[in-house]
Order: sequence, then C-alpha cells, then structure tokens
Amino acid sequence: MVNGASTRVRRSREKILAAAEQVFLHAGFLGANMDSIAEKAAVSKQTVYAHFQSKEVLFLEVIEAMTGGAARTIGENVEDRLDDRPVRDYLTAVAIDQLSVVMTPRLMQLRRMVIGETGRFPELGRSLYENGPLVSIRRVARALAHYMALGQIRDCDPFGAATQFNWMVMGAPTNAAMLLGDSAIPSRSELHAHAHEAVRIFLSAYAMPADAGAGPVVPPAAT
Amino acid sequence: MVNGASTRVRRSREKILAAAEQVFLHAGFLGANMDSIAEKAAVSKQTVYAHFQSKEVLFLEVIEAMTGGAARTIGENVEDRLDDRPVRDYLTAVAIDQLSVVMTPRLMQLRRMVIGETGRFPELGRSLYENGPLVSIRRVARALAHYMALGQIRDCDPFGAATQFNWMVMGAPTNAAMLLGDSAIPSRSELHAHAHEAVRIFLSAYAMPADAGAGPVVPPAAT
DNA sequence: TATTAACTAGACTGGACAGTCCAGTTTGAT
DNA sequence: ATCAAACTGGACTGTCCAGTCTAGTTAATA
Repeated sequence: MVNGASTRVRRSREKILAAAEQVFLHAGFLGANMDSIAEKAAVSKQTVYAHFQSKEVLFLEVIEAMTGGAARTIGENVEDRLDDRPVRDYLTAVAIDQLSVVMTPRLMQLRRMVIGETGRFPELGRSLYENGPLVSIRRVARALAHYMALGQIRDCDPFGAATQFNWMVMGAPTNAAMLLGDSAIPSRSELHAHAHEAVRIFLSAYAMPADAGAGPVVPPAAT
Repeated sequence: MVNGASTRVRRSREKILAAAEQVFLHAGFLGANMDSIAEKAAVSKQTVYAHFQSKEVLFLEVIEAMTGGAARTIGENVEDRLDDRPVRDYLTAVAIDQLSVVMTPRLMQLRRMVIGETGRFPELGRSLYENGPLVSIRRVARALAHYMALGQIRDCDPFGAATQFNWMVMGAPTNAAMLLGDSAIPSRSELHAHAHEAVRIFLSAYAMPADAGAGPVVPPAAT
C-alpha cells in the first residue's frame, strides 16, 4: 500500500514541523539551529534534510502554516448571520472573537518573529497582514455595508470605517504585547471590557443618530 | 588639554555608533557583524572593542540612544499650552505631531528590530514602550484631565481615554508599517486625514454632549 | 520472507564570525 | 621635541553551525 509509507513519512514531517515551530518561535531564524530542531523532533538531522531542502525552506513552511492556520481559525467562531441582530451585538461578537483568537502567546510570538524578519523575508509580513488584519477588515466592511443599507450605520466608506474599527479593537493590545511580551496579553475580562469600549466609541461616531445611543461613558463592568 | 584627546575619542565613538546603528537596523543583532561595523565606521576593529566591550554592549547602547532620542523629539514640537485652545485643535496637533515623528523609516525599523529581539532583550521592548507610547499617553491624559475640568470632555478615566486615543491614532499606521514595510508609511496628507478622522471619532465619544459636534462623517478633505 | 524506501548515528567539511594579540603608527598635550 | 594614549591592520583562536557523507538499521509492502 502506498499509504503505509506515506503515513510514516507524514509522521516524521509533522514531528519536524512541530519541533521547528517551537525552536523558530523561541530563537528566531538566525538563532535557531538545525541540530536542536532534529533533536526536539526526535529525528535524525538527515531526515530533516530529506523532508526540507534547507533551513530557509523549513522556516518558510513553518511560518506559512501558522499564518494560514490562524486565518482559518478566525471566522469559524462567528458565523456572519448579520440580518437578525443589532449592529452593536454583531460588532461586539466580532471584536471578542478576534481578540480571543489573536491574543495568544503563540500568535503574538509569531507576529514578533515575522516583524523581526521583515528585512530577510518581506513576503511573510505581507502574508500575515493579508491573512490576518485584512481578512478581518474585509469581513467587518461587508457587515457595515449591510447595516448601512438597513439604516443603522451612517453613510460612509465601509472599508475605511472597518479599518478604524479593527485598529480600535486590536491596536492597543497587540502593540502592548509586541513590546512588553506575553505578560501584557489581556485577560478574558480585560479583553471583554476593551471590546465593549471599542464598540461603544465606534458606534458613537458611526451609528445613525436615531440609533446612536453612545451608552454610558464607563463601559459595562466586565470583571 | 584633556579635551583634545577626549575629542578624538568622541569622534571615534560617534563614528562607531553611527555605523553600528546602520548595520544593526539593517541586519538585526545576530545578522550584524562587527567587521562590517568597523569597516563602515572607517575604524579598526580593535578601536571598536576599545570603546565597547562586546557586540551586545554596543547593540544595547545603539538602541537605547535611539529610543531616548526619539522620546526627546516627541513633545518638543507641541508645547502643552492647553488653556487657550479648543480640545479638537489640541488633539489634532498632538496626533499629527506624533505621527510625523514616529512614522519614519528609521524609527519603524527600530521598532521592528526591538520587537524581533524581544526574546533576547526584553528590556529594550519595555524601554521603547515607556519612552514612546506611554509618554504620549500620559501627556494626553494630563490634557484630557484639564479639558475635563473645563467641562469640554465627559467625565471619564483620563488615562484610559488617552490610551484609546493613542491607539486610534497610531494603531493602523504602525501595524501596517510593521508588517508591510516602509512602503506602508503614510504620506503627509494621508497622515493628516487620518489624524483628523481619529480626533473626530474620539470626540464624538468623549466630548461633552453640548460640545459634541461629531462633525461630518466624512472628515475635512486633507488632501 | 524478500525488497526497498525511510530512517539513524555520528563523523566531517567549509565558512562565518566574536573576540584577542601584536607590532607598528598617528595624534594631541606639554 | 617628547611622550603617552589612541589608533591601525591584519593575523590568529576558538566556536558555532548549515549542510553532506557513510555505513548500517528499521519497517511497510508484496
């Protein structure tokens, strides 16, 4: 059977990718070393090179797999049934979903690495941007267009507004985490509070006046 | 004269620091190499080591100098005479100032490097955060407290509001530049438009109702 | 059971590079 | 002019590491 060998091959491949992910995330491209990847994968160095032509190829495959995986995760949680619920609820759900998926040590470290390696591998930065922020922004833009048609959102450029919304939600936490490390990653309750506050501000600027209801300045305590 | 020798020493030192800045920014800590720093500084390798004990020490001095320098630049431009002008003007000026200072290839590359080296040198991240975002946020927080006392801003936590403001202004451009490279740095006119839009949204949520005047949804064309 | 593709252990090559050493030269102060 | 500190250039050491080579072992298939 062709599949027997293929299974064995795939097992090795996956062990290597998992080990490489750990090592690269921890040490960066230059800091990582192929011997330690082989060791961590419990595989001979030769096998590593049988699967991946070079350190660079392995690195690229690891990173692309991670960015792709993250992109697939976002959006699985919030199905876009816009029609039946108010803008505020939809935006809040999207904000919480995005924050929950992205604000994890693993993805924050991926982001740090990609940013740090931008000089050597510019395509990784672009790929992360297009699989991450851009996807989210497009999704929100579609939703805003919908709510605009329903008269719940003021007339504006949906893409521009969605961009604003995206960074109101993600800006503070990601930037803090980039520079301050994983300890700056917000807790679940902080994350909820932040999401509500961002939605409140966004709607006070973009909701239809009738519907504007900026709500209390102090967000609902989410502790 | 003590100063003669000291001048010679300082000239070398400065040449080395300038060269090291270039090389480190371009290649990162591990990617940089001391021979090329010496060469670029037009100085012998020995002299480099006479001034800085090791690559690591040199690296730290370069980065600390850059972060400190940037911190000093911000705020030189906008003197904080709050009393006499409306919130909107003050916030707009601050936003444009910050964007102008921070959104340069050199500082964006510094930020990328520091983020990338966070694992090896966590203190650099903290230092950049405290010399950059935190300083700006504190400044805006002070101003907001002032305007709150004047009844132009709603009652709220000034620090929290200032944090929101900061990332509404800086979030989108920095994040894009981090991942997409210097070509994503906004032009002067984009930067102005973005600043106005951020202030508009912020004020529609935080200005006193009487004074709220969210203004038109479409920001004043800043082209 | 025989065959063969996948794998192992570990020695090895070649190049890069941090940091040192040394013997001589320049420069600025006195 | 003299002297010491700063500097030069380049050879050198030791280490690390990507990638290769070899000879032998394991395991899935037919």
